[in-house]
Amino acid sequence: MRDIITLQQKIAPELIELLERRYTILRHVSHSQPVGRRSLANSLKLGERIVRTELDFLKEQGLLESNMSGVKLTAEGEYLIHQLSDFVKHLRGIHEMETRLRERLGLGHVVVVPGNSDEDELVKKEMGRAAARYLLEVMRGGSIIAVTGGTTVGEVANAVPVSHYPHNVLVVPARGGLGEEVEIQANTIAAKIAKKLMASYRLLHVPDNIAEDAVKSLSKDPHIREITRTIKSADILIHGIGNAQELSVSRGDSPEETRQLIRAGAVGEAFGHYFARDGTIVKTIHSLGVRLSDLKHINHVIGVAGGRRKAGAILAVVSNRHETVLVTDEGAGRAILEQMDGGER
Amino acid sequence: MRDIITLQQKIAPELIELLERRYTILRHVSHSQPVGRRSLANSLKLGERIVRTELDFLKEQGLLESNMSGVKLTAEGEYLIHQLSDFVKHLRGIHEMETRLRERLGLGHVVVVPGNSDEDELVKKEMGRAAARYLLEVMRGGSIIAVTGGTTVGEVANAVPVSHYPHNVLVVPARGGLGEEVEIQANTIAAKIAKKLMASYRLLHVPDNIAEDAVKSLSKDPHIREITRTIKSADILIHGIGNAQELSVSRGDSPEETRQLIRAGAVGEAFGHYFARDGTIVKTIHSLGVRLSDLKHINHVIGVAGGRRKAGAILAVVSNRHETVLVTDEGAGRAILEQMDGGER
DNA sequence: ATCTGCGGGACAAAAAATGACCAGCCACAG
DNA sequence: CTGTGGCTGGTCATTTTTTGTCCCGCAGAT
Repeated sequence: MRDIITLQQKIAPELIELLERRYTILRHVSHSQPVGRRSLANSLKLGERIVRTELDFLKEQGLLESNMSGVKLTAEGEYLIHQLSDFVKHLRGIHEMETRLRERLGLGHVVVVPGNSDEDELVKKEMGRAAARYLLEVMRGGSIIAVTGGTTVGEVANAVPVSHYPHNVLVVPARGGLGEEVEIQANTIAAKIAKKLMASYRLLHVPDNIAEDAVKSLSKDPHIREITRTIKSADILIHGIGNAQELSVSRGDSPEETRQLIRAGAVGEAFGHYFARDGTIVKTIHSLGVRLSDLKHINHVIGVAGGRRKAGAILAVVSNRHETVLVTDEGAGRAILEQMDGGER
Repeated sequence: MRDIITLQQKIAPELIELLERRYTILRHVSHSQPVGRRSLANSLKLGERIVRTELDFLKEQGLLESNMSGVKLTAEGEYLIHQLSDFVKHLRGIHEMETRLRERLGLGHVVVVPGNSDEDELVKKEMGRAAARYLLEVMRGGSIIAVTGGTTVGEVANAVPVSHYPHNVLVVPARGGLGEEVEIQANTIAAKIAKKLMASYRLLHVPDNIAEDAVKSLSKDPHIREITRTIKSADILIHGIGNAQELSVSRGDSPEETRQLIRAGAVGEAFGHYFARDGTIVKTIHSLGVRLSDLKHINHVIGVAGGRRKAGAILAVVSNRHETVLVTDEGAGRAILEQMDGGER
């Protein structure tokens, strides 16, 4: 398998480019079907005409069909795209990358999707898909699933397939609310996942950036006590990973606070904890919800994050060794490996 | 493996064309290196310029290098061409064809090389290579190798690699001399193989088309008696397969004799025997050397022949069920399977 | 009714592939 | 020693393919 790919890359490199291009097109179509050639060309950053040529070809091959509202995958195309994605993973050596990451980071499982979410918005959706697939796999009857906020975890919610029969699980937000956008609140995401699974959910109506004494007074509320206890007994946690600086800003810290945090070595952030490059905790936001000490009771701690920009943050967070699963993308994965190699020398 | 090929054919069909074209070029170069682009273009029946473009590309990739006398394979190209040939076999479904032929003809082993020797002279060389490789594999110390004449078996001799240490084997002609061309006489071929292997050889100075009473008188010669006995104790036989009609003519039969032979059902010829479609013997040339009855004592009976034209002859000969190995080409293989399917209905 | 985004047609410009030469070089045969 | 033939590499006009752009009529949404 490996050799046949290197063989082809040696003897016909133009063609593998073509193949990847067509795969990208199929993938884009699959995500936003039905879609017109112009908007496709736009998001692919390719000329309209060239997209058109490829589209015609793919129609010819029976992988796409077009009606008046745009082009969409046929059943055959739907089937093919799965095979293709695996093949592209081979092409780019992503399977190798997954095992290297798994071994060097000491994780139980690593999924890397092709592409770089910094450059291509769809890659994030692809990560969401992968994470959702993994979630469905490990989820059991009676599971309690805790989720954080963030755009990436939001995509996980989008990717969870709508179920036509009820799942006996409970979805809860892992932490309180943060920022303004309702779409990426932990509460919203938890609810969305639960609805798709026809499962139940609880909400935690507490801001995440909250003063310590306020936490204490809130904890006395019996409602909040109960939901907090539920959250801490989760067996699955899906969380995003953020850059320390960006998260500090969006938490509303003053520039001085942020600077101090960074100076203290904070690189990554996850569920209210700031991590340094070596995985140690720099700062903890003492809000309600999941804390680091709870993680060891959670069977599946699933980190979802991608993009070259976030490589450092991801590396910091997973170095804490509480993660079991990482879902990321090619851009981040490559950068992480580079940083580890650089750091060793 | 199969699916990844169908996948590629679906998503990038031009890939396989390009790949085959480049493979053909490499193969041609490998056979007649060093070679110039013009003669290449000529034998490939492609424009000079297009050959040039491909050649430049292959040089770029480090598979070819050119000095003043022409272009030739680099070590890397040499290595790659083997992988490629296997890959092309997969592409054309030749591996499947081999097993189907093996099963339906009841043979021990079948090798099919890509192409059709009717159209491309090089395919014959390729068969020679394959047969030579097989020979080296089954040959043991003390082996006696009998070979017939013919251009195809001649290519086997050409393809046997020159050895730098002596092999303890004996090469003998399986039958007497036939026709004029010295290059394709059994004697010549036997000697050539032996020399390349640094082995010993014996010659049989007897014409193959000889009257029966002459055979008897010749048999009394002690020299000839001994070499004949040696030949009959061979454990490996490599023989060509010919069309009955063509062979009858080149044996010098009168038109009437030939017509009679064909009317009697003769289709194929091998080592002095004419075979009908169902494998039965139509006529035997009672010369000296290997006869059909000797074959059951020979471990490896290797038939080498290719080209669509010869499909019928090959089918007739191997239907006799004395063969153990068949080396042929894609054109003949396909035609044989077609004829068998046609004959069954 | 208007507006937007769709497929499909059309066409010129740009780029690439191709065919056809020529010059200079080297090896080899006579 | 010289002519001959085959080789590479350069060049250029021509053909073919690819690409960028615009327009049109249409269907569904607003």
